[in-house]
Amino acid sequence: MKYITIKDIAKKLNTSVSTVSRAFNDKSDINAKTKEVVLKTAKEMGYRQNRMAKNLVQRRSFNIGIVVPEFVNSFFPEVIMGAQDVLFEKGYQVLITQSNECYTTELKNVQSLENSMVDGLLISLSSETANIDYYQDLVNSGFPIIFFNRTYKEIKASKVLFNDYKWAMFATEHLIRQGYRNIYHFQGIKTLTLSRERRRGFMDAHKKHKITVEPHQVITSGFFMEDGEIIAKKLIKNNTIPDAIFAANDQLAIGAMNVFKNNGYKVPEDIAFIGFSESKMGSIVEPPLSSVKQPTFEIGKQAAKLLLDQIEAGNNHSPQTVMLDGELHIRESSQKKI
Amino acid sequence: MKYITIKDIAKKLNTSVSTVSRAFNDKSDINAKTKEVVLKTAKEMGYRQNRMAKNLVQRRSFNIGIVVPEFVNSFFPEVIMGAQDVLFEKGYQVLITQSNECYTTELKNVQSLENSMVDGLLISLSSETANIDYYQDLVNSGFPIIFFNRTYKEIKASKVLFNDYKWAMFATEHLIRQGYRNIYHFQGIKTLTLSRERRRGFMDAHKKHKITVEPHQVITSGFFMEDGEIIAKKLIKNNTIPDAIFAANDQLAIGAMNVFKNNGYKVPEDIAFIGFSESKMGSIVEPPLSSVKQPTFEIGKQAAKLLLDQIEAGNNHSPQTVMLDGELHIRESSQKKI
DNA sequence: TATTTTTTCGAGAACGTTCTCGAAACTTGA
DNA sequence: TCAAGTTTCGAGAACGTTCTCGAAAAAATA
Repeated sequence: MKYITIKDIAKKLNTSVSTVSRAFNDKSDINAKTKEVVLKTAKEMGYRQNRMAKNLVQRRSFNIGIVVPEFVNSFFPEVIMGAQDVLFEKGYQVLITQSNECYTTELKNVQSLENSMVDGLLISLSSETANIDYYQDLVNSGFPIIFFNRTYKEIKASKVLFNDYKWAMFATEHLIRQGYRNIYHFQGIKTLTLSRERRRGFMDAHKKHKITVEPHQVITSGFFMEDGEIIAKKLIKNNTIPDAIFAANDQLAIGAMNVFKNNGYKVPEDIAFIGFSESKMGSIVEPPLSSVKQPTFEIGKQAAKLLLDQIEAGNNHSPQTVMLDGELHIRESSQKKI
Repeated sequence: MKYITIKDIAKKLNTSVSTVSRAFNDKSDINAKTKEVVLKTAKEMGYRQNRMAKNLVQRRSFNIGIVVPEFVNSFFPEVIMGAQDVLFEKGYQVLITQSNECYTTELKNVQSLENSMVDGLLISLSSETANIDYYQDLVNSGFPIIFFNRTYKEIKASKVLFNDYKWAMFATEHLIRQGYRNIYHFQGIKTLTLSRERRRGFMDAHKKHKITVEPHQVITSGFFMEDGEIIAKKLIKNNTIPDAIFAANDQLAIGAMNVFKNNGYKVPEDIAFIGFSESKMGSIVEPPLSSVKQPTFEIGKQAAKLLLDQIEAGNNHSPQTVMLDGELHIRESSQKKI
C-alpha cells in the first residue's frame, strides 16, 4: 500500500509542500482558489493525512489514555462513552486500557500509554492500588491527569467524584425511615476513598437518628458478586442475620441477595437490600434492587472537559475537584410491605 | 515538559545517534559494553522513546483499531479483552471505538482510525449496517481487516465466527426433546448473517424432527431488552402464546420473560425460554436463563491472531474463516418439571 | 508612476527516530 | 608483519508533516 503524501499533491499541482499544508490547516495566507484546487485534487488522489508526522512536529499525539479497573460491568463503559463524546469532538483519539483490578498491570498500562505520548490521562484506580507515589510524581511533573471515581484523598490532583457520602447517607436513611434497625453495610474494599465516604454516610445516617452501629455491622470484602455470596453464607452460618443490607455496589448486594433467597429468606420481608451505582442487573433481579444511580455519562464528560482544560492551561492550573450528584432509585428490594 | 531524546543521550555520551538507537533496538553491530552504558544513562536521564517518530520512519503505527457496535453488555468487552491480550504482548496499542449500532458513526469511526494510520482493523458491524461497499473496497485495497461475530456472508475477507447454526439447532432441539411443539424464534435483526444462521438452525431442528414451522413463529425485531418486551406484549394482546421461546440473544429473552411473568405466566411451566450469547444477567434472572455460551475471550484472541498474521503476510494472504464452538448452558428457564 | 502595504507563496529547517553505507578499529591467520 | 576478515561505529538521508522567514506578486496609496 502506497500512501499519498502532501509531496505527491504538491508535485502534481506544481506547487510547494507549504502551500498544500496551508490548504489543509485553514491558514489565512493562502488564496481561496488555490486552496480549493488543492483540496479537490487531494480528494481525487485519495490523500489521507499522516497523523504521526503531524503529531511529531506538533509534539502532541492527540491521544488521551483511559485506565479503568474493569469493563464487564456497564459502569465504566458508560463513563468512557461520555468521555469519548467530548474528546472525539475535539479531535482526540482515545486509548482504553483496563487493569483487571490489578496494580501491576495498571502501572504497566500507564507506562505504555506514556510511551505512546498521550497528551493526558483519565484514570480510575484498581481496588488493589495502595501506592500512589508514581501517580503523584507524574502529576507533579506537570503531566495532565484526571482521577475519577476510584481515587485517594491523598493525591493532589484534579478529580471528578460522585458525592458518595451524601447518597450513602440518603440510602441509609431511607432504610432507617422504613423502620429497619439492624442494618449491615458491605463496604467492599475499605481503603478506597469511595468506600470510606460511603461508610461515613452510613455511619452518620445512624448517628443522626441516634442509632448505634456495632463494628460487626460493617463488613469488608472485594467488589464482586462472589464476595457478596461469601459474606451472606458466613452470616447465615453464624446466624447473624441483618434486617437490611446497604452494599457499596450492586454486585455485592445481588450476590448476597441470591444466597439469602436460596436459603429461604424473603426479600424485602426478612431482609431489605439496597445497592450502589445502579447496574442493569439490579433492575432484572427479583425483586428489583434499589440503588443509587450515578451519572456515569456525565462523569466521563466532566473528566474529559477538565482534562482538556488542563492540557490547554499548561502549567498554570490548579487542581480542581468536581463533585457530582445522583439519585436514589427505590425499588421493591427495600420497600417494606404494609 | 522537556522530553529527553536520543540526541541528548548521544551528546552526553559523546557518541552518535546511531549508536544509541542501536542500543535500544537489539542490533548486533554494537559492543555489549557500550550498549550497557547507553541503556544505563538513558535510564538515568529518564529517557522515553517517542513512538510517533519511530512509527513515522517505520511507516507503522503499531496501533490496531477495534470497532464494536456497543459495549454496555459484557459480550464485546470480553472479546476486546481477549484481543488486547494478544496484541499487547506483541507491542500493539489498541484503539477502541463504538458505533452505538449506528452505521454513520461506524463509518466515521473507521475513517478516523484510518487517519490514525492503524495497522489493521477488528470490526463487528452495527445492526444498522446494510451497505458493505466501503469495507469491501478497503479489504480489496489490501488493508488488513478481520470481521468478527457481526458480519455479512457477502464480504470477502477474513472472519472469526461462532457456529451459530449448529448451536441454534442444538438449543432448539433441546426444547423439542422436552416436548415443546409451539416454539417461537425471536431472530432480532434478520439481515445479519448471525441472525440468518441462528434462524436456519432453528428451522432445521424442526425439519429434523418433522415439525412444521409457521411463518408467524419467527419474529423480527431489534436486539435490545425493550424489543423483547414489545414482542411479548404484542403476543399477549393477540393471545398467541408460544409454549417455548428461543431468542437470538439473552436481552430479547429476558425482556420477554419479564413481561410474561408480570402477566401471570409461569416460567418454564407455561413458557420455556432459551437465550443466546450467555450474559451475566441471564444467571441472576428468575428463573435462571438457559443460553448458548460463546467463547468471547477466544473470539478476541483468534481475531487478533488472524489480524497479526495478515499484517505479517502483507499482500500474499487469502481470506480465512475461523469457526468457533461454544456450549449450551441449560438452566431452569427451559427445563420442564416433571 | 513610484512607493508602500497586503496577499500569496516557496525554500528549507525541524520534529525524533531508523537505517544504509562506508570507514575506522580491532582480530585473525599465515 | 601484513593482508584479509570481523566488529563497531558515525554521517547523514529519510519518514510526512508544520512552521518560520523572506521574497515575489498583487493591490492600494500617494
